[in-house]
Amino acid sequence: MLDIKRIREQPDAVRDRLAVRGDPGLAAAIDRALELDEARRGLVAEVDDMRARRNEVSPRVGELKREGNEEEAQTVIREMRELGDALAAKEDELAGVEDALHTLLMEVPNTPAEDVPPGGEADSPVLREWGEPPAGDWERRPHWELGEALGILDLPRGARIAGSGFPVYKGLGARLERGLINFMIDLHTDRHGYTEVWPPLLVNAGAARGTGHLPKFGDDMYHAGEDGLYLVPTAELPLTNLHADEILAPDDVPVRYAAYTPCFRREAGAHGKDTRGLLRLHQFDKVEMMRFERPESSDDALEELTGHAEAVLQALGLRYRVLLLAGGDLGFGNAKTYDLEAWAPAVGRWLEVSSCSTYTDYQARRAEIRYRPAPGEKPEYVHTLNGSGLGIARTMVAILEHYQHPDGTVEVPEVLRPYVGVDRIT
RNA sequence: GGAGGGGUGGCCGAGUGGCUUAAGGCGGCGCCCUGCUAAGGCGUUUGGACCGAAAGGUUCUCGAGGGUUCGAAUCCCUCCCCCUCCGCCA
Repeated sequence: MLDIKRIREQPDAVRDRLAVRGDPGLAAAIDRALELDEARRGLVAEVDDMRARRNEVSPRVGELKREGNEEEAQTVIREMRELGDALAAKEDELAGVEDALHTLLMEVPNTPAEDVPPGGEADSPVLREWGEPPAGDWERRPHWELGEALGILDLPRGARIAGSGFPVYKGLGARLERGLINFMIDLHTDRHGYTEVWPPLLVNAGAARGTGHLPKFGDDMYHAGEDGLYLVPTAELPLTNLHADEILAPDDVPVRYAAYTPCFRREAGAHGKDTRGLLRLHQFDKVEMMRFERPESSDDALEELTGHAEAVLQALGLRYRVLLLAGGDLGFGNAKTYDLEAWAPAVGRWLEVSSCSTYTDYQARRAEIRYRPAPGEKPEYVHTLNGSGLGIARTMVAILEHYQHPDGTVEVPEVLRPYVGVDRIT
């Protein structure tokens, strides 16, 4: 969440940055937050004064009783009882205001970074492109057709078991999925300096609030209601909360984690176009990178993190482009996001295979993740960053469509061959 | 799932209603003493909120949340977590 002190001290700057998101309601939310904050501070002063009075006078009762002065003790008790009633009323009032302010702030998104342009999808600039479309002007088969023909993908049976959006990989398809996961994890841990983590796949509501998935986006997650748990839509939830309510020692920052997890997304209402094959799923695999950084190094860390995701695409030899997301497309907690899109030549589309973002201190404030800059100094909030490295399903799509041959076979990218065990899927 | 025992500061640990602004110890930091070191002495050491230019002041924080009381680490209720045993189980 946003820092109320920052809203108080620079309300116009906060409003201006939020305006980039294109939601006119946000300016009003800031105004409301300022009102609530002012009311809160007034009430805090009153409540503290009354508590100070009680702390000063109440111990007197004990002294009077020890002295045997029961009558005087009763007088003080009566006075304190009145004060206590008045205090309780003020405390309730204060709790109500604090609650309202907190609820409001939990629903205000992060402020976009200075270089994030306003507008929607069409306004997200393409920063760079890498690779070439595959050679040959024959007609490529879309991955779902090819996958079925090769016996490596079985969508109808997945639908029968769970529903549409729950794919079944078989034979070399399953092996390719597993190979991609292992290749990516190995690259990030061996070459990019991330520590591998194998986290829980269900998280509680507190963890979901910490990342910003609750309260606003509960409907996008699968919910195990009886136990109050949510199936992770991304490893971001468990990884970010790994250090919730902690103060990291000076030497412990930065922290880098990489994790493979399945991801579960309901995304109600997302049916319709662009959902064929593996393009949009309820369950897919992803390797995620996560970083806890000092504020002064978080900008550089975002560039580096994005480079680590690009390294996967380059190693796989897949054509891709990098977009800077415009304000209207930016995720709720994000200050800045680069999307990596791989080219899928058969469906003729760029597919988002990675989203690399900085949350600045937004998640850290919600999840209470701090660090001590130097021994003896006051704790500060870390900056959290995460990025896919990569989403496996759409990477699979790009591979099947990019590396297919006219005879219906698929060449295995060289770096994956040790993992898959064959050069070609036939 | 059942039974029992626990959760106190960076760590250990005392504390069953006021004299606790949480004893004592360990560790950390600072200073003193000592030609070095050891030992010793003194002080300091959770995090947040509010007021203040600052110095400083007030307040909250003993797993979490409610309650009782003039007053709660302490009494009551609910929940969470840890340990032991039993049951079930890959």
